[in-house]
Amino acid sequence: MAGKVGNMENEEKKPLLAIVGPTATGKSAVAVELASMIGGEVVSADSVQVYRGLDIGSGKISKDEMVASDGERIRHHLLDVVSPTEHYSIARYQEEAGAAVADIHRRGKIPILCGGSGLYIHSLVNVSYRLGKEERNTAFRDALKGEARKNGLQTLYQRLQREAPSLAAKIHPNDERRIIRGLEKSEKGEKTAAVPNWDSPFSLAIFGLYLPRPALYSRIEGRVDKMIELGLVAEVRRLLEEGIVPEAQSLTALGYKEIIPHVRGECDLKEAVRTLKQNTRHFAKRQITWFMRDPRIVWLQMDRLLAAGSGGVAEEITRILPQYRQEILLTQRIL
RNA sequence: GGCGCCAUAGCCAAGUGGUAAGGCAGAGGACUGCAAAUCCUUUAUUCUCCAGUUCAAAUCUGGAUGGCGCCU
Repeated sequence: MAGKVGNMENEEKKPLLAIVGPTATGKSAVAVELASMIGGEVVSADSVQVYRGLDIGSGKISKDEMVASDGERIRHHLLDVVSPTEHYSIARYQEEAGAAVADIHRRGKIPILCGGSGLYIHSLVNVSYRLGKEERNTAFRDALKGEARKNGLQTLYQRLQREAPSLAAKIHPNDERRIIRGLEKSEKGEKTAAVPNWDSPFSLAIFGLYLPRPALYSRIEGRVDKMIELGLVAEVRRLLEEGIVPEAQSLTALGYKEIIPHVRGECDLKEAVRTLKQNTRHFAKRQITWFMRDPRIVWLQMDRLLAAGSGGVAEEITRILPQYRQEILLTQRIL
């Protein structure tokens, strides 16, 4: 009986595809082509593209690029959903992207999650990430930050060790942000960490776009140069003129925090571009580490496929999809 | 041509007789409510080369080579 229920659940799982990978591998274009081939809509999984007005620096897809090669315009969700003055969070993302996915399913289409924010993807795609409704407590965090500055971080860490040892055990004593979050959790009575697993509420297929490091790095450089050409500096200047403070969450993003000093005349453009490229390489590295951990991801060799264009990549995905979906179901049982 | 200064990792360097700091870059990793954020690990059997002094030399001496500066 129990087994039967489990099976039924599996039958009922709705499909969800995801295109992931480090920045500058061409995810957006692949997602658009794939969407038009299988009747999908794109759900962005990007922590910066949610912001209105952060277009060039975030690498946001343009209206023109949303049109597939067969002429179909692909609908995109979770772009431009907040003002750059606001604070966005994974909890909000989980709620809003979850609603978008449900809406797409309701209309009989297939959601294609596309983006490079690994945590956002996990929050949507893994059952163990269900987050409740909880406001972040800025005052509490600020108080702890002040305390850390005054008495040293160790004091906070020791407090966490006392209050929630199993949480503390997973956090490095230098990681202020996580120590504070740990104390915040502990305050709410959450004394133990969630056990991570790869179970998904969806019938899931995740594709990772892979490029060898040298090729990836040269694409990153090209991409940054392109952003400058498209007017990234003017975009940053405009945001600052609109009164967005440089400390805003939106402007601490890659592409903004590096250009701000140049806009303020604190460094020349060359210098700004150099650090932006470097920071982007570091970021790509972190993304790779993050995604490599996920055993469900099927990696596509982009250097080989790119010769055929993003359409070629999308075709490859549709070709291997049927076989892969079964593998996914198996993997879920094993883990 | 003469005199002076310098030579340590891919880069910036500390070290002035006792067995090669640190930072950046590079590489690897972590990550469950800021994630394009935050954090961790790691990199010179050897100090331009050769000879000498010494129990012991990146450190002292002589020479070679290269660089920089000044003078003719």
